[in-house]
Amino acid sequence: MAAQATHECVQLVPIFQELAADQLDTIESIVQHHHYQPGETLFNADDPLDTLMIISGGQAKVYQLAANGREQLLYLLQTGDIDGEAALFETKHRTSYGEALVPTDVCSIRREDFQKLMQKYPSISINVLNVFGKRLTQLERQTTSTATESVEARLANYLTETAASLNEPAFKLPLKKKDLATFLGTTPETISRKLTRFEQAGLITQKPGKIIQINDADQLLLVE
Amino acid sequence: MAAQATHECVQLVPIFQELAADQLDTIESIVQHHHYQPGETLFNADDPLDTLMIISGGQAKVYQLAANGREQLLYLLQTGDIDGEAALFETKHRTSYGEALVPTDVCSIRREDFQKLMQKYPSISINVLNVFGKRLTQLERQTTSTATESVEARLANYLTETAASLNEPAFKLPLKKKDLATFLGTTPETISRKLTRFEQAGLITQKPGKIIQINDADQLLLVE
DNA sequence: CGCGACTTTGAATAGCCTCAAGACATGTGG
DNA sequence: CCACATGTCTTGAGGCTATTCAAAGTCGCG
Repeated sequence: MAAQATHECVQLVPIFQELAADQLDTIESIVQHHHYQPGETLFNADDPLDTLMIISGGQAKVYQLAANGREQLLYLLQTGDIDGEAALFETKHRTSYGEALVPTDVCSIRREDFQKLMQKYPSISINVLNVFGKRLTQLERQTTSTATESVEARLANYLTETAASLNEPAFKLPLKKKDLATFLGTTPETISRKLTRFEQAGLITQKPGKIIQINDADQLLLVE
Repeated sequence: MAAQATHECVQLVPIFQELAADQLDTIESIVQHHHYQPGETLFNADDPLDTLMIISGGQAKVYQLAANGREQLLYLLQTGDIDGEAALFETKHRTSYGEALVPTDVCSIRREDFQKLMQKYPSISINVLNVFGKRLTQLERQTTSTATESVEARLANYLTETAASLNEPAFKLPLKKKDLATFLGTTPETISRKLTRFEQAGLITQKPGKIIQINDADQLLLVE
């Protein structure tokens, strides 16, 4: 839609840090651009996994389906995030689903091309290792949290973390309650109830448009 | 304890695949050896993360503590597994605890040494990427499973998977029920009760010494 | 054999989910 | 610009699973 800047996606991505402009040109020339509408599918489980995806704009969710059909949100991809790295080297097919939440621009690099790039610019593989490491650490935390803490504690944590990462006490929930529920491993009804309780306790204030204002971050972190 | 073969740990590890014997010698010369008794600590959360650990023998558990103090088992390290990679490149401290379950041998490589190795032998970083990828995929599955499936389904899954990976319908649980419980995100009591139910339903048979025999793997997978 | 750790069993409770209905918002077509 | 349709959110009632606490039983090891 908008005119394409030369390095539109490539320069956004941490894994291509430290590369010179002309090297970015090379990379940009081999990527493919796609655009997705909200609700559109970026990929499905069992799809062949042969491309690395870069979110150059918008927002998408990555989720899995459990045996009983319930959805588990694993990641929320934002501008500059990448997906597909996890199995670029080994696994032959995807294990999760990707879906655009808002109008989203994606550029993708084919597996072989990416592997050539890694050989040519070794700093890329170090950067990819860093991305992996962060993701692992985050996922370990998420696993621990959903398995051992109450829904109330998880929600409280999510709110304070989101506020902290935005550096603002008031923010708009980036997800529908339904998606937030699958992220926290609960249901929309429970989220709704817990938020009401937080508000009654004076910990937060809810405003129209999914705006949440945190009034007492310290107390919120103490919720069990 | 036992006499040390030259490449005792190094040759066990997938990330050093494809290296020649003399290259393995080089690596072996820079690793440090440690031995741990059951219950001994390999590392704690908040420890500085500056070494890559290789399990050259034995078994260890890696777990996190939630805010409420409950334990979540993340990985069970077996001979040949590595730990510490997740943050070798960026994070400055550990986020999990490691503890030997049986007498365990570990060799470790200092961060700087390992980074030099990766520069010298680029195949190592590709191998590390593979290990990361597998771990991510496994952890994604675990997250989905604990968040969306019932304890019964998770336990049934665990049993069939363990049996499948050993290629035997009867096997000894590699963990105490207490640890298995934290792995599956539940309590020892619940595990006990569910196993009894499975047995009553004829799906498994329990024998002394934590031996479980699977009688009907198909039905077990259908448990909701 | 005896101690400590682990496991099993029981009873009561609590937290969360399900189902269902109504309120609200959002976006579409007339 | 309004009316309606669709999807999302809230609120309530009820039920169920899994946890908690407690105590007895079993295993393994010195």
